[in-house]
Amino acid sequence: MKRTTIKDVAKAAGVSIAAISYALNGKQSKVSAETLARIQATAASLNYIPDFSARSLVNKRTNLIGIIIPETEDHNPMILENPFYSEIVSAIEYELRKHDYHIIPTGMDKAKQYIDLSIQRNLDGIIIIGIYTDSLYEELKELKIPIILMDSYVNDTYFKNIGIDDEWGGRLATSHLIDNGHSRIALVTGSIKKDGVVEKRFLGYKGALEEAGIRYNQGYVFEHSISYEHGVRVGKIIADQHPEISGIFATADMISFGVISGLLEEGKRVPEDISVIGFDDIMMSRMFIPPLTTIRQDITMKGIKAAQYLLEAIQGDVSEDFEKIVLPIELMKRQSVRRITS
Amino acid sequence: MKRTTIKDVAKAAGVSIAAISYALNGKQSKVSAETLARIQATAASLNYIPDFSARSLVNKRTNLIGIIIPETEDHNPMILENPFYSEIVSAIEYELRKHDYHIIPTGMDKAKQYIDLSIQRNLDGIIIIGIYTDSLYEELKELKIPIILMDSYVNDTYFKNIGIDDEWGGRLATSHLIDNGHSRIALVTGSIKKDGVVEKRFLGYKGALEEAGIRYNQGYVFEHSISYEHGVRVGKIIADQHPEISGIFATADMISFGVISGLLEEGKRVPEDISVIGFDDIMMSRMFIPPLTTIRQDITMKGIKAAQYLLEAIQGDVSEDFEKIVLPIELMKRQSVRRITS
DNA sequence: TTGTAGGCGTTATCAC
DNA sequence: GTGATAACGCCTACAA
Repeated sequence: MKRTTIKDVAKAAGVSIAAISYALNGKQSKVSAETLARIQATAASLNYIPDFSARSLVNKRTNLIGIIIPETEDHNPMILENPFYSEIVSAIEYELRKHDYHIIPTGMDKAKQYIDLSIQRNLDGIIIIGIYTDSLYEELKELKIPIILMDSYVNDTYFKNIGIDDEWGGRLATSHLIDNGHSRIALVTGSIKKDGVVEKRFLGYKGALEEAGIRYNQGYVFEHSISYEHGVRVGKIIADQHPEISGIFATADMISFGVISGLLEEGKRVPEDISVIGFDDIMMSRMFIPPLTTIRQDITMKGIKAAQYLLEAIQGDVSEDFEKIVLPIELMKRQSVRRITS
Repeated sequence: MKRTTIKDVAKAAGVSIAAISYALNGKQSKVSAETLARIQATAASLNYIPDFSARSLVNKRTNLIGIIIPETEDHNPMILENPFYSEIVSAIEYELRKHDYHIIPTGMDKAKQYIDLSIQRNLDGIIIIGIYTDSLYEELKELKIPIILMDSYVNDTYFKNIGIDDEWGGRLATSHLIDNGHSRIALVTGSIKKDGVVEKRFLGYKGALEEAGIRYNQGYVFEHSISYEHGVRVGKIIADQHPEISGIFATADMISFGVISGLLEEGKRVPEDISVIGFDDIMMSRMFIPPLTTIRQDITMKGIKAAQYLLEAIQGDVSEDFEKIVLPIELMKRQSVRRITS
């Protein structure tokens, strides 16, 4: 079964291929109402579907958007195992699909590989989640296509930016613990990288402590990876070696789950014995037992906004200047934090 | 910055474009070793990256694979919110990327829309998760490209098939409850559709009961959607109105989480008061508290196998005959089921 | 308003 | 071995 081409439609409708192209691409001022109707009818009856490859060859637009997702810090190449990313990708896909764009999500082993993909496939735009090596950004700029950075504090006017106030979130979380009577507060976190969200959350943690007059204790910072396993490990350590710690701020909900499990394995209960607060409010967080107290960011909204922002940039509706969209966050009080009297 | 084309390379290397194409596409028998080397060198130095659009125009291959993901039964268009799907998509992406293919994952509002996508983008193959209307399969066959059905019992020799023995899984789960002394066993499930995995799991449930001489009680079947919320609802109902029920088989882990929470809200504890067994063994299941006893399928392996199988089909390495790959499953005994003496 | 024709970047078929 | 050249399907000046 050969595909129906524009030629077939032209022949069937008894007009030139140019007319078909005009009619079907909104340039209807160039076609009489009558032929327009006829063309639409025959196109439909022949079930004509344009070939994007051919189209992109001439006008360089593919309606394809790339999404770069970090391979997690433990070198896990399964890009969507982190539910935070799946939620975002889901939202982006949903929004983009409505506008007749499609996504190519991919993890990144080597930066080069991704640059290549972008050129090969003539991507119309890219959404990048997380932070990478500096050189990647330089190469990305060479692409000359709209790019959105999500959850990154890389500051370059070439890129559009979308995120939340992570430092403020870190403060909110820590303060909530403090407000509930806690003063020995551990931080369990993924690796603190320059320009990353984790760094800011960490800063928020320190800021809140300082504000409350609590001395920052480096021994209370457990930095490794954003993973359940790291949480479990630290949960056990705290249960076994730090009876004085009464509150834990985990910089991602996934870590919180691990911490709570690790604690439990050593006989400590949350929130009865120790309070835990997370960050992100992924879907599982409200389903967890106990439902997790956390800093909520509207992950779906973030994805949708990113998609819209990118679309605007592609269509040139947006200035070339640096802009950063900052979405609101919110403290979700659930059941993993308990008030104590010290 | 104009892109480097094959012409540029030809000029720089002082050969024809045909030579470039030969050299770079493995048809090296047609090029002398010397020119081959020169071509490779200049291509690299010019950073030449072929344009897939142009390529696909002539040879109809795009190295693009579509993945169709069900929008969940509660009309949630966020295709990856179900962690089961994210795990699969992740695995597929990972495997395909290794072979220089990319994925376009998408939910499906209307079948037509997806068929169009496939034609527009000249997809090389499609992986379809779940089941859909009969008419979709007919249209899909028209596409004449390799298609893999995952988690479907649609029986058509056109499609390759990959899945598990869901009925057996349902039996395993139910029997495990029975073996632990339970006899009043509820089934909490997504909608039981023809040719779907849920139907088979349901059959397994009935089969196990029958085998054990336990009368099947329709009032114990709570059918709605594969969602946390459905689980919560039913958990409460069982806690409040069915004190006699001691064991629950939920046909998906997501449902189990809900059931356990619902139960807890009404003061019933798992596994002390009621035992719960799930199905799938998504990542969260071992992180849940209590760690969920469930029927494990290797979701990642499933995705990888699907990708490999599809690649084989695309490369014609596989017979045209109907084949079904059935992956193993396993009972994971964790902590949500307790032995009782009745 | 409509049609002709050139070109987008590749690959593949021929001659040479 | 190597190189023109004709497709592939579409868009878009430019002509008619």
